[in-house]
Order: sequence, then C-alpha cells, then structure tokens
Amino acid sequence: MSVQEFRNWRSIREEVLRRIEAREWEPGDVIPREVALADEFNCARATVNRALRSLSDEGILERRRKAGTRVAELPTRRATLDISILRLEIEAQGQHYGHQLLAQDHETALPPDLEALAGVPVPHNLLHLRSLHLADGVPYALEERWINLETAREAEAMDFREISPNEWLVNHVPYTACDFTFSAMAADPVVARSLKARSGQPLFRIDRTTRQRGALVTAVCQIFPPGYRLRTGVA
Amino acid sequence: MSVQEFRNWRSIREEVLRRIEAREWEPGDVIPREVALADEFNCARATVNRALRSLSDEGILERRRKAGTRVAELPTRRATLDISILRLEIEAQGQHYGHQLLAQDHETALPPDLEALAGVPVPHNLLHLRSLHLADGVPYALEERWINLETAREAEAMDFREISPNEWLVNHVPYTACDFTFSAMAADPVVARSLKARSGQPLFRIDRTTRQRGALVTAVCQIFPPGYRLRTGVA
DNA sequence: CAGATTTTTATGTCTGCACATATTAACCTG
DNA sequence: CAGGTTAATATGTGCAGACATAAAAATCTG
Repeated sequence: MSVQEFRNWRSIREEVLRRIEAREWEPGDVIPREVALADEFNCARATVNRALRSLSDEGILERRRKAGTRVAELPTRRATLDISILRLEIEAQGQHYGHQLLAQDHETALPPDLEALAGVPVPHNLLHLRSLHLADGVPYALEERWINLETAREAEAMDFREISPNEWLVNHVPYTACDFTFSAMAADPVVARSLKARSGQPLFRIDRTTRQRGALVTAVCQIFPPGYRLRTGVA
Repeated sequence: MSVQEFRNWRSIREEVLRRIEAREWEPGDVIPREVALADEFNCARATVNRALRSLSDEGILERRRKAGTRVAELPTRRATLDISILRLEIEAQGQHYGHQLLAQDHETALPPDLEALAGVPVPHNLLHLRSLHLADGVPYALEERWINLETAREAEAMDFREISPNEWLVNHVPYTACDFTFSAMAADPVVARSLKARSGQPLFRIDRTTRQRGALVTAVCQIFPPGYRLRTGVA
C-alpha cells in the first residue's frame, strides 16, 4: 500500500471503513487496539479513539473495555429520521403552509394505543385538538393531538387557530424525549373527508408521544393522504 | 443554587439539559462559551466540548465556529430506527423464525420508485428474489429484493432457500449506506394471499436501497400484514 | 457608503499524559 | 477441578496546552 498521511480523525475513520469494506477486517473480527492504530497512523491515541467511537456510535463497530473493538457481525442499520415541524417540511418543498383548527375540547384519556406508546401515567386533564395541515391549500396531514394540561398549563389559554399547537409546544417545552410508531391504516369516512381520500384507502400514520422528565407532554396522531412517503436521511 | 460538583461530561450534559428544560436558556439563546462553562464547572474545556457536542449531535444545540452555541429554535426530533434483520426482530419477540423463497429470477431494472430512491445508476444485471418471512409459521413480511450482480457476484451461486438473502448480504458486504422510505399501500390480490390479508387492506411498507461506494448493492421492498407497527427506540 | 480586507474570536481538533473502569485471563485455594 | 480472588489490559475519560479554521466584526479603501 502506498504511503499515506493520516492527519485527523476523519481520515482515520475513512481508512477503517475502507478496510471493512475491502474485507481486510471481516464482520466479527477484532481489530488492532487503539495504541497499535495510533502507532500505525502516527497520531495520538485520543485521535484514534475519536474515529473508532464515531463508528461505534453508528453501529459499525462494537467496542468493549478490555475485550477490544470488533467489526459488528450484524450491523443494525441505524436510520435517523429528522422529524421536523410539518410547516417546515411543507415550506422546504416550496409550498405554502396552512393550518385549520377543526375541533377543540377536553378529554380525560388517550386512545389505548397512544396510551400504551406513552409508557408513562397519563393524567385525566387533557386538551384535545383536531387540526388539518395544508400545503398550497391541499390537505397534507390530519392531526389529532392531546396536550397534558398539568405540564403545559398555558396551553389552555392559547388560540391554536393562529399558531399550530406543535409549533407552540416546541417553543414552550424545549427539550423533550419522544417515541414514534409508524403504521398503515384504512381511511374511515371522517378521516377520508378531511384528507379528500376515499373511504378505505390506505393511509400512512405517525403516532408520537412526547415526555419531559417522565411526564407526558403531548401525544399526537398524524394521518397522511394516500401516496405519502416518509424518507430517511442517510444512515 | 446549591454547590454542586461536576465530575464528567455526562453530568455537564445533564446540567445543560436541565437549564434548557427550566428555560434558564431559551430556544434561540446563545449560551456561554466553552471557556466560561469550563471555568464555571471547574473542568477542562475539552470536557465541556464533549458535553456540548453530544447535545449538538442530537439537534438540541446548534454550534458554529465563532458564532457560538445556541439552543435550537425548532429542534427537529431525530428519531433513530434500529432496522435489524427480520430474523432478529422476530426472535427478539420470542417467536420462531422461518423463511420461504417464493420466486427467483433475473431482471434488468428496478421498479421506478425504488430506482428513484436509489439515486445511483442501476445496472441491468439483477437477481430478483421474492420471499416470505414467518414468525411461528405465520406470515410476518413479504419481501421483494433485487441484488446487483456486479457488486455481489457470488449471490448468483447462492441457495437462498437456506439462508435469507438479507442475512447473507449483510455478512458479505459489511458496511453500506442505505436509504429508507416508509409508506402505506393497499393489498393487491397476490400480496394479500401471501400475507393472509384481504385484498385492499392497508399494509405497511418499507423500501430500502443499499449502496457501497456509490454503487447499488441491493434494493428491497418489505410489506407487512395489517396491524404491523414500526417503533423507534428513544430519541 | 459599498465592497474588499484584516482582525478577532469561538469552536474544532490534536497531542501527550494520567488515571478510571470494566472485563478478561491468570492464579489461587479448598 | 470448581469457584472465588487477583492481576492484566483495552477502552473510557479527564486535563492542559497548542494550533487550525470558520465566520463574525472591525477596518480599510475606492
């Protein structure tokens, strides 16, 4: 192999990837230890560590103290979905965003599937909103949302005809952990009418629950018209 | 505030998160620079850097040289999906995995939607497989797969009745980048029969293309029976 | 004053070193 | 030899200091 300079952790990362792709290091193999690589690449151990850690974060390598670093046997593809605010998703496509509040009331429980997804106790004091997101005036997604009024008391007084509830929440409960499920469902007559779909057509659906410090903040079900596809970025 | 010791980058990370949740630092705010935080927490700048970088990787902070570090205004939720091999997914649920090869032939092109997803030139020399994954003997997913024989020549000679094509590929083309789309579709009569669903029922569908160094390795379409849900881990 | 140039500055990264920690491997010990 | 204890070791993390780099801010210039 030609003499090559490794100047930074990225180039080391690339070289390690190259060796894995070239099957110089096969799945399951233990690769040389950090000091050996640092020696080979003529750099500090910390730099090798940085490179290997980034590969381990992506599931390409598996590292354990004392046991060493090995090429993952069955690399689980870690797809990262950037779930943004629908307004941004729509505007990113160069379309005009619109938002309609269809209904607003109080409820005392989540639908059972969302409650199961939440995994935390759900209070009985929920604000329930049903709204429609529009792209250039065409229905883009039907959203059903429950907001925990214990956590986000101010939501009660908000007028969600002006600002979408998601956007308001995101700016008032900044950091939150959330869980998603993705599934397919058949359009029932009510949903079909909102989305201008035919009853029974297959619709893509995202359910989400959002927590902060173990307490439910909000639960959402978004239903998309026929043909909608959710794409990942790159793994 | 009580005197508190910050010993490592994780505790600093937690403290930063706490301040964001408590709205001491609001979305859009520029937070103190690394040296200031290192001084406050009585640690090295590298340690603060580690903490802030991890939050920036998750989209909670936004960092730019010279401009500083700010709390993300509209944090895109970065959901990470661990797409594993279906056999592992099934066995993780304590079920017995089975695999049926339904058809195998040669084709010269991908379906248009998968070709668009691939984003790289697709050769005309493709091995096409149709197979069914079973959990405790019940259909779990219908899989349609195309393998680029230029990249994975040995696939031609394989007997995919024994080992599933995915599993074989994963161990023969170790590191690969891939793109996914998720969508809903209606069961056509053929699919319906394989999955024991009724024609027209909504089905969840995952399309994937896998590349290595800019060349297509494989394209897959997996279709799941009614009621299937894909869950994320924690964001 | 607009536009180009220089300075300043916050983050990005590397180095070399030290110690912590989780495991494995080797070693007792009954 | 089984089972528990100890030593060895690869990675995890911390520190201080230095230089690199991107980009904002200040300055110069026509």
